[in-house]
Amino acid sequence: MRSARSLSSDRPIVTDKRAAILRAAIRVFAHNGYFNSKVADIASEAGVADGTVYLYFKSKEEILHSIFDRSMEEAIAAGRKQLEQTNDPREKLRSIAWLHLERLGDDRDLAVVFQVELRGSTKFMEEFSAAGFAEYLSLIRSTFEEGQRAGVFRPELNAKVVAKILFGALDEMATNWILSKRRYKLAPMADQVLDIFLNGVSAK
Amino acid sequence: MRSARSLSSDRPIVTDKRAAILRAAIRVFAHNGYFNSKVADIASEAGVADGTVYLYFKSKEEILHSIFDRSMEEAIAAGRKQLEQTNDPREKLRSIAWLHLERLGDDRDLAVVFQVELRGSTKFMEEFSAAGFAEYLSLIRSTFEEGQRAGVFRPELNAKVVAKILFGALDEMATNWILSKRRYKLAPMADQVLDIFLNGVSAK
DNA sequence: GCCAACTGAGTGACCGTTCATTCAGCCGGT
DNA sequence: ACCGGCTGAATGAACGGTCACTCAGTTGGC
Repeated sequence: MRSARSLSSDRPIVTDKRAAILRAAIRVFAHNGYFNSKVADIASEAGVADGTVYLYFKSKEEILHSIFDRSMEEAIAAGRKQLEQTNDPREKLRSIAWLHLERLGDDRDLAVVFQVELRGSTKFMEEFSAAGFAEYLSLIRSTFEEGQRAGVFRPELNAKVVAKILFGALDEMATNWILSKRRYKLAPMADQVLDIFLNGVSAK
Repeated sequence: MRSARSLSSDRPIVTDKRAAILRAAIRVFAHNGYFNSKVADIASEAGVADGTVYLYFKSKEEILHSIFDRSMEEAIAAGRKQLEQTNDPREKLRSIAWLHLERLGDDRDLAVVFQVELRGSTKFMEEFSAAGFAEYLSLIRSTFEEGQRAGVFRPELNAKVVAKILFGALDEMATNWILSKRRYKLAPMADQVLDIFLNGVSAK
């Protein structure tokens, strides 16, 4: 028979393996922590040899970066898309919050990597702060400012601080959810957070 | 001369060296991250030999635990004391928040360890969650419940969630402060957080 | 002298990374 | 249809550096 993947050539099995290694890494990092995870563990979880990992990634650290980059990219793209669905700033913030928690709630392993492993060193924090994270915060901020201009939110509030507050609250929901044994749905917590938050920032 | 510390015996020089090693560890962990810090670095920062560290701590991990335990103990004690100063639940929460940020803002290295290093693995997270952290959260929660009973706060809110929101917001202020190059005072941020928070949770 | 506190060189395990080797599949010649 | 040669993806054993921890020995106060 003709080659298994007839269309979409250029890098045949490559993409599959790369993705497999990333998935495996997320699982392994989530279970053992980044520093306690061996490259050999990732390889075996992915069903490839140790050396193969280095055909796709320069180093163990690059794997972690790739996880972050890819996920953050997706998250921001999804966020921007949601924002086009409505003009009401309050609903926009609700979308962001809901999406944020849905994303993490759908993939516990990824959530652990994001909430725990990616914070394990100032080095990572600074790098990933510089990268997509700042962009994410400013997505929240500019939505809030939009609402201020529209007279929906209290004009005297500092939008940067407000964005951090909302983010911090959502972040804590996610972290707590990970650590809790009880299984509850994460995403609906967004509404409880927003209830208080919107009540706190809305112009009366 | 008679021993430098005449009273309070039971572990003579012990306390001095132990404290010195802990201080050194906080500094070293804050600068390099827990996993990149060598026990030898801590020892030399503390001005003792490698082996001496093991006279006071069972392992490198125990050092991190001790940092957490001691700091958390102090923080909670200070918190409880503050709470006796007033009866107004709103003021109580303000005290807690202010104290929280003051404590971290006064010691950047300790703040880094708390905001970054202690979160670097689910293992630590779970342990230290079980320990003082849960107690801290419930300090916030019960203060809030008190306010609910007094009719100051909206009665329909889930106190547990509310506590997480306040904590999360403060936590994010602290993390952001660490990562920012600009030097601003951390503690006053408490008022901005509380403005929004109290406005959001107060019964009208 | 004695003992507790302290020292720091040594050790053994561990693990990220490398690279010589294998081998499945393709190609071009017959 | 067959085959010999070639390619490069994949392998996994081995390497080399790093550190947490140990312990035989030293120090200094009494």
